[in-house]
Amino acid sequence: MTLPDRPELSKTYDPAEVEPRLYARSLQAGVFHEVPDPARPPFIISMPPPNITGRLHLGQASTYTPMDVLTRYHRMLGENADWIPGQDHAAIATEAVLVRELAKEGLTRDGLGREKYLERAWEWRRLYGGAINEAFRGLGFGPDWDRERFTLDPVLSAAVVKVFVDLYRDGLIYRGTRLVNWDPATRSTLSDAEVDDVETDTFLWHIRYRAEDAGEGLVIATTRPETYLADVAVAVHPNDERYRHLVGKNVVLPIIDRAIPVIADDAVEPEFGTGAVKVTPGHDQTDYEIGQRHALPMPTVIDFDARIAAPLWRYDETPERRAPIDAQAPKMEKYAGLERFEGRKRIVEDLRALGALVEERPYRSILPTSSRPPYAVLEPLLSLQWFVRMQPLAQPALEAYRNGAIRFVPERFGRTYAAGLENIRDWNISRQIWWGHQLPVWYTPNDDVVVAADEEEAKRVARQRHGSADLRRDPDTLDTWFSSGLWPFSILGWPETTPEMEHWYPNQVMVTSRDIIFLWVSRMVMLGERFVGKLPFETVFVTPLVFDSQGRKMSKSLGNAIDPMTDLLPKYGADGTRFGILRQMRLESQELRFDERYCDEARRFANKLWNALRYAHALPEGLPGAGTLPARERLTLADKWILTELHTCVETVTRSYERFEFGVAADTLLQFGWYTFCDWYVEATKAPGQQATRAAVLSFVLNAFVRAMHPIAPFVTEEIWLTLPHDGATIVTASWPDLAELPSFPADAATFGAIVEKVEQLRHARSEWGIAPKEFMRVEIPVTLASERDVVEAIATLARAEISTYDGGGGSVRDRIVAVRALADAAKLRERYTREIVRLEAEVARSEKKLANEAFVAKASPDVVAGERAKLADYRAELARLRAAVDGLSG
RNA sequence: GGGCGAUUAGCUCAGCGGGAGAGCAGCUCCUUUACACGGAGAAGGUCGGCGGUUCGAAUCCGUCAUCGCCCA
Repeated sequence: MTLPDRPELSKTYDPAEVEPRLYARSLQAGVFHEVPDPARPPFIISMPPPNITGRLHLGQASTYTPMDVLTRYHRMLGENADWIPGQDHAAIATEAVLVRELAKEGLTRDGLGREKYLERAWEWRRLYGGAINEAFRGLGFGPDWDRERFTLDPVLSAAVVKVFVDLYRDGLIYRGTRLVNWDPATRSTLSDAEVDDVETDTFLWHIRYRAEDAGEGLVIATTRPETYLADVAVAVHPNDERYRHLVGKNVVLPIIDRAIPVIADDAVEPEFGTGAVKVTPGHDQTDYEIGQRHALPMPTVIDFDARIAAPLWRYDETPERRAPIDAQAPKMEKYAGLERFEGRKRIVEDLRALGALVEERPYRSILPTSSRPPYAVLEPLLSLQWFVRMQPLAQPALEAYRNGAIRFVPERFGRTYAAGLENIRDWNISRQIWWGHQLPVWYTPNDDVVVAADEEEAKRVARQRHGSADLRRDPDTLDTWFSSGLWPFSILGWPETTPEMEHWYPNQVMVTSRDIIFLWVSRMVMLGERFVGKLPFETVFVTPLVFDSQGRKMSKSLGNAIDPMTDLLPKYGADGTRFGILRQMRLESQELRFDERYCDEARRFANKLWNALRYAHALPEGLPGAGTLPARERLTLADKWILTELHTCVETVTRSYERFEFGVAADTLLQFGWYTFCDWYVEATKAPGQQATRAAVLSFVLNAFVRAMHPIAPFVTEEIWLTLPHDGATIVTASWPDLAELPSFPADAATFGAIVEKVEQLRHARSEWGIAPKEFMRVEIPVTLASERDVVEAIATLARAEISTYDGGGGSVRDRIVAVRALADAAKLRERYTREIVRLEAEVARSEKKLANEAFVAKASPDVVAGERAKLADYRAELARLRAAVDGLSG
């Protein structure tokens, strides 16, 4: 046990001084590091790996803070708790940063070459990749830094290769030509999840396609006139009477004079535009599906640079079907090489000149746009890529949710998860980016595909099949989410059987935000289930998204983004920032409208507690040893009250952590710490009769309270704890307050509650009558209360009252407390009593009416009826006292 | 179009079947040896509208309105 000397404590608490000092102390002591210990229950959280390019934003602060809280809480419970940190190589984001850097030096990626480029990438990571970890340390996060992982680490890369090879072997990874989301700016594909639909003002162009037999033909409506060069049909709805006569006939594309069929397909909305739409399977998802249903050819006329091109065939297509389209290529030549939007302008002009443009009307359209810098408008185009067949993986993941093996908090996010899995499409995993896991895929000169764990094995296979080891490796890398999908087990050393895997997999909880439930969570479940044979976690806790106080998303462009590092930490410290964020976190709400005032309140709260500590240390009697409580019979009423309140507080906080109700936990701590403890108990200990026990009780309560608050505000709690008598070296590894060791005295606590109520009334009267705070007010108590020393002293101290007695008062102690009265001149008293009488009469009337209602008495629960009767009795008694008091006033 | 949230005091939010609450802002008073980063007190609300269920609705159900998020 440590019993510090009476310390010198500064008058105000200074987070800027305390926090870095205590964080360094924790690192020094190695308290965040754990090894697997089968003797204790495991509690493990995999930190969602932030991008190496990332800088901490408020949304992350609100997602990561609960992880730190949970880990610290479970560590205090004595569990084998570890929080494993790490980073994601973030292929697209890093590539964007690097390309920008290179451009400053007049270099390009391709000019530099793969090897040199990757050297630069690693160099960049070494220099700048740690920014977010710095931010985490600033917020006081205590993950197990010794176990930090990176998605490109050798062990994690080995896991990636194994998963790829196995999925390929099992037929779940295939290579094929599909319509993909092409980002012309980064010259790479993107997954569906990285596509944002952005509303944009554009036009809906109505264009006439004449009939082949010289009839009128029809007018199609389109937002993308430039792709008409790759049209292979016009589609109408099967029930659309306007066009029924044309179905099966041909119409002719203007300018290039190519004939295409009119087909009927359910996918067409008759109300959209003219009800007739051009079908361009090479450049539109819906059209692609129509093209497949109708076995249409699929030419591409926009290339990887987003420029108009002569028809390209990226799809196996017969020469007969290609020929008619290729034959028109010379007529397209004048557009070839134009950037797609420039091409659009030219084509629209030409159509207008030709009289084929019927109408051009303003229209609000949705453009598929990259969610990654530089946020280019994407081009859907056919491309030969690698895919994961998702259906067979999704089925068990869906089953795990349906049979309750995996649960979401709040529950409704399970439906988000399930909906995503039910409508799953194959996942394009190849990226034309260099920074990442290169596909373990090689090609022979005649394009035979060899998938192997490494080059040696690939060569062996090639020799076996072809007698030659002449191979070139696929230059593409894997989608970043492929490696992060393995995160909860690759960081534990999988596929090796490590002690970490044995003890810490599955994880107990995954904490994340809802925008990546489908993108990330479902993939971890699918891959964990398939490769480890166990789901990666039992519970998914979904944190709310953060908005500004007007409910707008925080963004740099709006200028409403809050940077925790520069905007919050310097002002409120890590404790204030964390506490303020958690305070606003409500389980059922899906948004958190961030309001800094909560952080400010938390900062002041820390100062308040600090000063309560100073008060305790300043007591002449000194603080006794840790955990020492006076014998029960020596405890005062106020002592019993605060101990009971502490018991309830710890009970609520414990329950809240268990249920992920961080806002409730923070509320409860603030309420107890400030209002209950500082405003009432500390004041009560200034009564003369309190002195024998107060030091011990103050010390005991503070010690337990700061432990309960430690997971949320690690620094101020540790600083306070260290100056109190305590067991152990650091609060980080101290034990969670044990409810069995926190006594509770409900009856005595209720009596003190009556005192609090009475004192509030007296203060109200004091204020009303203009009695200065300095002056003692005169208070009369029933003579029968005089023997209750604790009560009388508490009232005298808390109300700053001079007590005299009057003859009367029976009943319970609480009744006698109610009968305490303030003394003032008759007029003032009469006014006050009369007002109170009016209020009580209204209450009595309300209550009587309720009880007179037979339906209420018959149908409401007995507890409620009894409660109502008790209230009525109280009102009546109080009313009688007041009436008697008024009668007794002179005049 | 489908799904999910939100709407309570000027602001940010609790409460989610039995007497409308907190913090902040604004108001009044107070430097009493823990704290002015404080204390005490008062004021402020037909709990979005309309129906329904119930003895009883801010709370449950329906509907409308407004705002927001996700999916297509």
